[in-house]
Amino acid sequence: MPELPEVETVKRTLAPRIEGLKIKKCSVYYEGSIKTHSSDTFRKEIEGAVIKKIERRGKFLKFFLNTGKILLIHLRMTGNLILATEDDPVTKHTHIIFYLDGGLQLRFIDIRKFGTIYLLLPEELDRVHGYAILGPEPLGSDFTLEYFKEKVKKRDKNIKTLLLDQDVVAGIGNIYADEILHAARINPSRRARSLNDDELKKLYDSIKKELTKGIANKGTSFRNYVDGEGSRGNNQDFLHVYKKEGTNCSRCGTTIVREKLGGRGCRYCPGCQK
DNA sequence: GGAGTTGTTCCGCC
DNA sequence: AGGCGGAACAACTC
Repeated sequence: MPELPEVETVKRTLAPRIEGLKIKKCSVYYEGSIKTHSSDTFRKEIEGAVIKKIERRGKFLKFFLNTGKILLIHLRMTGNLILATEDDPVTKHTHIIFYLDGGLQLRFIDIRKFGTIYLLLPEELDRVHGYAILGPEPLGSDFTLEYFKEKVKKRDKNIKTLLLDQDVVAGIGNIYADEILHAARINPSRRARSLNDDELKKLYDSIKKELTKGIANKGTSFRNYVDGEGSRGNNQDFLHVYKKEGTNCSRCGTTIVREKLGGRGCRYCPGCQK
């Protein structure tokens, strides 16, 4: 489940290896991943382009090409971007291979085929709904406590589901939402509007803290996630609630529970998250 | 082998 | 009008 820390780690592992390299050739094995072009027109447009720079926005990766276009990629649940060489066997679920200078390959691998790829001009980015609605970067200067308070106080849904709304703040997914709420000692079912200023401050700080920790630990690897080098992250060893149901809370000793909230799994401590 | 897994979008409802 | 909640998608694991 690549969320902000995982996507940031992919960016950090890919950038020094492939910025400045040319895409000499491109093979598409599953056309459905590409949302803006047929595989033929996609190949024609991208072959010969040089990858100038890679950036992350929310859970999106942006590859700036010297053609003026941007390759926009969202990994959704099981997408991976992994560097390889021709000696590495092509694994199942490999949908696109970008052949780069020096025999290097960038492979887009996605078990569940939910990942999406767009090739767009900068001014066309907002045609992608999920990109256009993105709220501020949680680790950027636009994400202020004032903004967060204002946004949350207007909403009536449970705070866990609100943290997953990409228009409130970009990049939080199910794992970090649960961890953030535990760190802030807030019950996931609390109505957003019901949080007081102290709780909102604690929540705001916890968003930054947990995401920063996730990046420092190179992301959370439970099932499919690996970085651009194919390496697993370490953050799964430092979680307090996610996938911890049935164990004792590290803070108060109460048994961590798992419930369904907003249609997905939600883990929390009924002892210290009020 | 049916349920569980989740990021996003869509749709009906209030 | 617009937010909320739930369904749908997909393919694999357990």
